[in-house]
Amino acid sequence: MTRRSCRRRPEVECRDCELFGICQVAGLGSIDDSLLESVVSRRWPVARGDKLVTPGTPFRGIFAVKSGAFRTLSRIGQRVRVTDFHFPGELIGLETIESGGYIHTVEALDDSSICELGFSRLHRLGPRLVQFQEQLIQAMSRRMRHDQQLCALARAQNSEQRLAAFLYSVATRLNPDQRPAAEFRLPMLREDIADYLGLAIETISRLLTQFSQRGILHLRGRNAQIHDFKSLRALAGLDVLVEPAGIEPPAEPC
Amino acid sequence: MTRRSCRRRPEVECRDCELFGICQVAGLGSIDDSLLESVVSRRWPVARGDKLVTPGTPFRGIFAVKSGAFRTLSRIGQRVRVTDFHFPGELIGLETIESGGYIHTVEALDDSSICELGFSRLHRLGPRLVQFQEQLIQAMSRRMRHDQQLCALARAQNSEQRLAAFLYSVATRLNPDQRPAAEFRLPMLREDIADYLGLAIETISRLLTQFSQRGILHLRGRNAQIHDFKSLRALAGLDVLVEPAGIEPPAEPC
DNA sequence: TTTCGGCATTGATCCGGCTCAAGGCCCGTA
DNA sequence: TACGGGCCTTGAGCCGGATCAATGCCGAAA
Repeated sequence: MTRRSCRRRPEVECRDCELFGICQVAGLGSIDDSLLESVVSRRWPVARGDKLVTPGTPFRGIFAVKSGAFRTLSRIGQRVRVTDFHFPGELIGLETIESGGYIHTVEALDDSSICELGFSRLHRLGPRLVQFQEQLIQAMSRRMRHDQQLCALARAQNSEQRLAAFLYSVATRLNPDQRPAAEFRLPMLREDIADYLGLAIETISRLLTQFSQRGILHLRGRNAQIHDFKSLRALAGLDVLVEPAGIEPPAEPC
Repeated sequence: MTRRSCRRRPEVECRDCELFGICQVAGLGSIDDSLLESVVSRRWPVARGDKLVTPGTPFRGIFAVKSGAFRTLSRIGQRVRVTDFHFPGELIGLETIESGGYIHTVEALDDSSICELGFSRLHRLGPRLVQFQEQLIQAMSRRMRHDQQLCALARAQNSEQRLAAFLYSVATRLNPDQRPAAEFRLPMLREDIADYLGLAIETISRLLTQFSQRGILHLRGRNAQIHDFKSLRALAGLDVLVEPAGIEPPAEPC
């Protein structure tokens, strides 16, 4: 075979996709399927290595990952770095709605498939536009909270905590039921992880063997098995005790 | 005087506030001012040290900073850290719209004032709701892009670049015209900066004196003067050359 | 004025993670 | 079966930034 095999990957169910609420508004599953079709382009394949958008690509709409995985590459100063990953069910392009054009590259890590929600066709929703916007606002808000958590973790912690948090996050996001999967396949290179976390690739490698020796997880190539969720959560600093949330007596307002 | 002085700080103009588009929709400046008043609570004072929200505060609406400054404290693992700052014109609470309750603390760094946009009263906007939501989506998208850039910088760079990027960002955000101010007052402690950037307070201090010696900027207490914007931008890795954006020939889709 | 407490600076030392360098593994190809 | 290349792992040494400790500065209160 001169080309790599193009095995089909399982696609995320519509109900596990962040576009679901949006699709519902547009008539998914109802008699009104034609309306949905006119707004959402469904299940479009993207080959591994293909770029979904590059700097300068005009904004036409947002994407939802149906299967596979993507990475976002951004220019930070003089270097290009991995700044994000996108897994099935997640939306791509939310940060570009306002500006009108992409400033980064989004590239498929595997053979993948996506849906596209065209913003120029939104007027076809007519009176349902309000509900659509509501759903979009919810999705954006959820995403902002998630990004903030990841960002804080990446910024704050040492290499061990960062990697543990990353692995826990990926295990969760790769699983349709939103609980961390015990076994999954890492779609990205060690280099991507290192770049994303701001660590050296050697550090990633050493930590992984160390985690393995401690019986927390096992990586054989890209296949990951998590053996001890509790320890992984603890390492990642995710086991949060209830905070008393000490409220001091407020000073008098001016 | 037994209490600290309560000098009035200049408030950001409505047209420089992220709520502006939203307020316009709600009738700002039109005959319809009563509609605006029924949705937006205007110019509410918050004393230095007061907490706007704490973990558990239910979501009622978003806030816009009119004057002063705020910091967000989040529990990351076992520690509480500074995860965000909010300056005049910026919105607070976008990441909480979806979840219904705050998980962090937002605290005034100075005597400040805010507007609140109550979400329970939005129905009063009637047919203008679509435009309101459009404005909100734009604001959220803008904010996501901004957050992603800050996050990437914080994650990726060494201490010098991080601090330079931070100072450049603050200088820009504290200036109503969105260009970096040559002279401004840092409203937060060195400790807050260190915490936010994931660095030690001593490192911040050393870098600041170093920047000063190099003639890039001068800090006397909290008063900052930037002398060399070009160098600061360069240090921060913000001088981006145009990227050829090499698009490889895409592999055949499956 | 002195004292005090909070914040900032500066110095000395140590360690986590980067860099450089050398293998090792696995898969695709001949 | 052997070869080659991409990717990953492991080791040795070094350096940036953390930590510990001491001092300096400044505004508030007595």
